[in-house]
Amino acid sequence: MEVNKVTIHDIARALDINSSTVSRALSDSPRVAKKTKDRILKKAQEMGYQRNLLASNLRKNITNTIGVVLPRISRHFFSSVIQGIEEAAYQEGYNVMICQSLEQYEREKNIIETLAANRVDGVIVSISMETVDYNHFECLKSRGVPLVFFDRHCDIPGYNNVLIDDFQAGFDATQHLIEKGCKKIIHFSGPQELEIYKNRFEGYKAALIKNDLPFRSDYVIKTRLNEVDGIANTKKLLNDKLEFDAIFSANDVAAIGAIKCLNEEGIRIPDDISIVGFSNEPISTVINPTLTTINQPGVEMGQRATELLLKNIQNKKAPLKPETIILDSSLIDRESTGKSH
Amino acid sequence: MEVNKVTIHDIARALDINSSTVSRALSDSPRVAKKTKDRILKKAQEMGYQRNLLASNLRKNITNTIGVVLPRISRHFFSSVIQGIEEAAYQEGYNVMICQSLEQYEREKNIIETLAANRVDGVIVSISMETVDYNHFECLKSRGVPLVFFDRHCDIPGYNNVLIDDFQAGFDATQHLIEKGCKKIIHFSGPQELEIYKNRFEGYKAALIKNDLPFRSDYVIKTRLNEVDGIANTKKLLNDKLEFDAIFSANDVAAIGAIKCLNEEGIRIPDDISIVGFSNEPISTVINPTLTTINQPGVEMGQRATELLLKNIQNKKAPLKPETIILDSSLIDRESTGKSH
DNA sequence: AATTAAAATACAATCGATTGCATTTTAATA
DNA sequence: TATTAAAATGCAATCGATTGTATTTTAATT
Repeated sequence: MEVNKVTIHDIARALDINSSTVSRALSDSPRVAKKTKDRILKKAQEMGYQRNLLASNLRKNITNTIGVVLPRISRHFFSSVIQGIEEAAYQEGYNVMICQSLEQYEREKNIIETLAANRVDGVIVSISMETVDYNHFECLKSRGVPLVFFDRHCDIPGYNNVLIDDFQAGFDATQHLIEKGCKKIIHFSGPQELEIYKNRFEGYKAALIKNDLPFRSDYVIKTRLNEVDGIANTKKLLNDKLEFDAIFSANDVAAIGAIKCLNEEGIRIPDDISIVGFSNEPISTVINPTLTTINQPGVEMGQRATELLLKNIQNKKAPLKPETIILDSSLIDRESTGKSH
Repeated sequence: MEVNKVTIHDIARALDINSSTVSRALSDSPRVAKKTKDRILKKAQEMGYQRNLLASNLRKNITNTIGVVLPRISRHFFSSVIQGIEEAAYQEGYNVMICQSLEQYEREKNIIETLAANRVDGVIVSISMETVDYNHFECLKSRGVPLVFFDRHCDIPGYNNVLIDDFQAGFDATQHLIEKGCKKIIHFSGPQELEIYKNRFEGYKAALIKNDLPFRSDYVIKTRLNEVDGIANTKKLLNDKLEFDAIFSANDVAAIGAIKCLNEEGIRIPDDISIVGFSNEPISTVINPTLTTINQPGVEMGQRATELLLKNIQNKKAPLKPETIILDSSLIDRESTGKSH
């Protein structure tokens, strides 16, 4: 099998012209006569020419590619963010490289370095649960590669962010439970190194205090918020005979775990225990009972993050001031918090 | 803000040696003395050197990257395939570029061309529902870029495939319904241009025939198998007063739609109507009733596809014969086909 | 100390496309 | 037809790393 390796030089030779003219013709430069352009395009087609973007990007020092790093693509929230990113990026002629950290710091670090080495023009990130420092972003910063965080951002200033108000959302979720008559509200939280979990937790606390309910630290359970964590936490609560009438989980997955466990144990939701999740995963509309949760505008988040990133990419000479965009989130009231107690 | 742009030449100049030695030192070549290597590595670190993979890849004519093109990453089946691909690829030092066609032919075509232009070493594909020809893979074939299809493959010979036996799976699903006493089985099918849907359909047909049940073409409904399709199809069946006691859907999503619709209408599952889906999406364990479905070994499929691809990449000089690997699938019996009628 | 093989380093071409500047060709004007 | 500006094309350096070959240095041997 012979392998096709046609370059602009081959085309140039075939037409007995200079390769610079071929290059210009192929990028539709006005500096090439229409007639020549046609000849070149025709010959390129005929010879099966395929532009080598490695060479082009190397020379131009631009890849028209943005990197996306997030915990896992299978989470609906993240895949809807990706949708938003791709929409906004393709519209502007950018390609998107999607990478998942799988919640591992080491992987995240590797990915960032690979993206940097591949000279992406900018990067959009939602950090992993293991990430506690931000040194691995240095390789981007030092090369002036724009960076935008979404959702799982970092707390140090100097970065661009697209977020929701997690404090408010945590507050709303808890307030909702309180209004339904719940008084002993468990909170499933995530790693406190992540701002989002800290803020959701603070919102929870604030709502308790505002309603003159006691805050008890043994009501707060910090895990990685997997489904198995949700199940195990709930089981432990029941075994420990800790009295509670509600759970506010900082994500849907752990909330689903709780529901499965409670269903298993024959405990009625929401009659005995009410539950609120976070993120509005599709599964929350299907589980029995359906899950009250906080909706995050994933697609919009992706779009806004991309717009912000592209703005920074395009103003690279005169770096912009870091920006933080806060989007609206809202509580979706479903069966898991159905009736007042 | 000054931008870091250190090259091997800068390092070479700083140490008053030749850049070729720097290059060799950085890739740990035995041709450089240990002492020199140490000096170079130290200086590289100190100057914040970051290898430019564009240049490296251009020169080496290898990117150590494989492209993955599939309909959508949010489907659990596909994201588990990705997991398998990444595991197998990273193990061998390859990077993975994930791209979603969103079931659109045009996007698929663009993606393939971009991957080709970016000189990926190989590509793994599951085609979109709109794909009816394979000319857009020519740009890979002509350059000798290895290609492996999984799940949604193409019927023309000369390609590598990793599949399940869709005919058998379709047969099993239908046979299962028949054994549960169902006699009037609707089949939700997808575009017949895709082998998988054709084969699942043929399996369905074969099971009917084997059991002396009549095949009726008005029992077969061909759509894109979205959830809304599932709902609309089911509603139409009910409106048309077509008698049926089971549905075999060629994917879970449409089956979920059917369940939602039937639940809505107060029709009991599985008492009145039994349902079998396809792919074992996580949601199928959560819906009420839980959904009987065909499990596809996603992770393994990804691994095997990657192994096959890498084998082809590594034997590029002496092209291998196209290979088709068939993996086992199995029916998972859940509530939606619970009792015999 | 001379010889020689081996080890270390340097030189220079190369990957394929882009682009500023120089040169040639074309067409318009006097 | 000569002049000149504009249009088209050509030349050659460049992006940053790699690599085959040549040269120099080192160390081992006699």
